[in-house]
Amino acid sequence: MPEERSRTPAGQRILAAAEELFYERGITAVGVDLIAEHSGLTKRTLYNQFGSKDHLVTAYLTERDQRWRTLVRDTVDACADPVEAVTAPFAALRTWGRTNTRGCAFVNALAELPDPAHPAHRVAADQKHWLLDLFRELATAAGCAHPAPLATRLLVLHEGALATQPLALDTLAESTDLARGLVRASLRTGGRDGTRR
Amino acid sequence: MPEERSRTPAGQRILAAAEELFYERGITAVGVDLIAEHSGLTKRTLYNQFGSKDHLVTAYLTERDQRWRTLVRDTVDACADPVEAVTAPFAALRTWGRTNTRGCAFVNALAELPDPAHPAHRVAADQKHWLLDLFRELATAAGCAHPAPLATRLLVLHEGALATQPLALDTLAESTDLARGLVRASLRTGGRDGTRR
DNA sequence: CCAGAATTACACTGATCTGTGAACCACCCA
DNA sequence: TGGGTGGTTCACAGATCAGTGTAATTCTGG
Repeated sequence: MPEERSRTPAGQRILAAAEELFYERGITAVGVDLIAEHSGLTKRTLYNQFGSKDHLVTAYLTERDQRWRTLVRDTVDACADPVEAVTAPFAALRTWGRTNTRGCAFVNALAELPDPAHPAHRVAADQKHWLLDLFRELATAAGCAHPAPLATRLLVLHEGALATQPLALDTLAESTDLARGLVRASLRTGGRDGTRR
Repeated sequence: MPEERSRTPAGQRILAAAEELFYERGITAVGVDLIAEHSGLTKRTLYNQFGSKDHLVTAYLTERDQRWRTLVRDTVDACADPVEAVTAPFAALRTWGRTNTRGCAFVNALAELPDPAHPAHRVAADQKHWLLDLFRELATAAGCAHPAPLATRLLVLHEGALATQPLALDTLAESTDLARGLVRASLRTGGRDGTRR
């Protein structure tokens, strides 16, 4: 299994086809033959590049994770106001959701791969913790005195908006608004507003 | 495919085994042979009772939906205070989550069955809309003047708590608290607090 | 032009999957 | 006693799946 640095153009095309198919149709429902056909490459090349379907799945999730983190980072960095930056991941979610209407790829992946030893679990868990940490950092930078509980609540709102996305209610707008309200309240009262204990 | 009224004891045992296996290991990952083996019955009986795996999957989701709705209804009915009743589904989620640690079965099912024509999609969508309607009714009963946006927000919190459940942060406590705060604020200001437009 | 790497073509294995056919058996009720 | 229903047994069809072996071919950099 070659590292991503040594990934061939053919390997990239295969990975691109796998990303689309895995996300749109589900991992177990998509066979390696289908991926090869969609990429215009050969199944043999797929195995030369990725070694196994499991490794391809892991590469798919890792690649997707990187793309998503880049989008979030860029959206955050584009915010001049540090208070607005705290809710920037929700703005990123609006962009992201335009082309990703089948919910969270990592939640979906965990649904299909229940084995906790599968590398997909690490990728998924890492992603959620990365976002949680990001929320905490942003809240701290915005001047919130107690960023941890705020970050947890923002994560809940974020995942809730993602999970309800296929319902076609405008839950993203509601959760974004709610998130902004939480941040404002947290700043007004030094971060103790509405928190337990 | 017999109706559920005419379901045989053997059919019920098969359905019970299917529920556990489908939820714990995923739908596509579990074959009919495994279900038959776990139930102590025969694959032939499975097909005599349910006709196909798709029908069994639909029965699984329907049965699960009914169990969950019953729990939520009972928890709501046990609340004397109509204000407390609005957040009763969150209390139900605490009970539910003790034995269901693999997230929402319907979100997981949709991840594995991307075909919108599959009956599982109707069951899943109906469930979320049922909860949304329930939130709205409870908010109205509690005296909230604008229950619709509150209901949407409570749904987001509920789904967020469900989705982040596998992360083992205590997001349920946070979302419950947040939900209570939303309800209180909504009553104080006649339901216009923090809502857009 | 050449060497080595990447890719192709294609046949194949072995496992697993959903679903079926048909005979047989056990129980219950009339 | 005799059906009828529900369950079993077991072999099997047909499809699909992940993954491999091998030889031929194309691409690319020196």
